[in-house]
Amino acid sequence: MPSPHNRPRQARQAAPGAEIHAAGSEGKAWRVSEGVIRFDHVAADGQAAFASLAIAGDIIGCETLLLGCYTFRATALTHCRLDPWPEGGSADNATLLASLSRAQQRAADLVALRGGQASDRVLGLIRLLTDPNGRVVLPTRQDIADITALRFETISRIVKQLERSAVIRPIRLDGVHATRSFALASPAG
Amino acid sequence: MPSPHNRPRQARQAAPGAEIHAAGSEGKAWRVSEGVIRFDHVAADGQAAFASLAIAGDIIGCETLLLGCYTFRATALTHCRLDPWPEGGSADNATLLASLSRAQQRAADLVALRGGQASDRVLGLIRLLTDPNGRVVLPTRQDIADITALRFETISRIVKQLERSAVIRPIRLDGVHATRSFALASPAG
DNA sequence: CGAGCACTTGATCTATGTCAACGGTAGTGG
DNA sequence: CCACTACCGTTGACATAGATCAAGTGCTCG
Repeated sequence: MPSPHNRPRQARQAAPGAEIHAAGSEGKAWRVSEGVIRFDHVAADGQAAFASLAIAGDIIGCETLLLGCYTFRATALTHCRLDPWPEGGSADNATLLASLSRAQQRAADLVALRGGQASDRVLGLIRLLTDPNGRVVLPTRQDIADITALRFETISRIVKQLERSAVIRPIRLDGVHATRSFALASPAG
Repeated sequence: MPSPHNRPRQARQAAPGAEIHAAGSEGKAWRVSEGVIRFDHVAADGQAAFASLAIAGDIIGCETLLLGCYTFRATALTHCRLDPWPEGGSADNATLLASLSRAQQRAADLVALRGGQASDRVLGLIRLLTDPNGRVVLPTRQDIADITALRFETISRIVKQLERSAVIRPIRLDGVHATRSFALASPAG
């Protein structure tokens, strides 16, 4: 077994639907290098409410550096890859500031996904999740519904409508449900 | 005149409705010691969209430490007092982490204010803004509407209803509109 | 005294929620 | 291979919370 001090912690993978960490559990911070993660606030009575979202590039679990344990439950919405963070040593000031700016930007994005016309919200989320090549792997209809504060039937209707109006085009990706991988027609708004 | 190095920068005040800083303008970071601040994302065409909220205790404008200028427009919703931040010298690691945790918590709060029953959202915001003595100074109906993604007529009806059902009780505070200062009946619902 | 703004309230409309039925696919076990 | 179950997604019919439109009040400021 290699000695711990000269080898970084292993990267982690998570399958869609898998819990990455529980609320209140101990652990470290990670950088999301691939996939989409949902955070839920878990109340004392066990009720879970959607709280936030992390996508590729985001840092998750920063609060463990301060508190030692995670504030929210984290669940993988698509296949995820996580790298230990910070890479070796401790986080420097500039990196933390960058995380903070990014977190505020993400919060504003989330807020925008929960107001206005239903179809705009869903499209907003799709844009947020689309990679630079114009491809998206969507979460389940139910997860999209939780994020946008709509109902899964409404999401289903809207996604189908976007498909029919050729805003998105279904594509076939290995290992993903056929109803969840799309190419986005209009690259930018 | 005292020398600058042994005196902090002056605290700032802002009246309700006043712009604290414009999006993209240069400036520093502040700690909100009193009041409520609204952030708006300002698009290229001048369209403003509600983005986030800061209340007493929050740090605003952290991103200036990294970018030099503000990302969002900030507007005072109630009378605000701001202290320069960090107090003397530069921000340390632990303080930044605390800001980050707080920002994430605030984001989750905001998300919660934009989903579910209209009356619960308004009550949620009222609770968020209530001070430890059970008093609130509310923003205008229109600002509450922007925050909760509802319409001001709906807010008006809900606030009146909360008043009629004695969940909140109007109180008279100097220098505040009579329709905006309340005492909250149930301290922790 | 008039203008402007914030708020209230009523009447009506509609986007989305709700309920219900059904289809496809993956997994499991015979 | 089939039978069975468990999800997830789709679609229709209908209900309703909240939006929209409209009118009017009261306050503050000049």
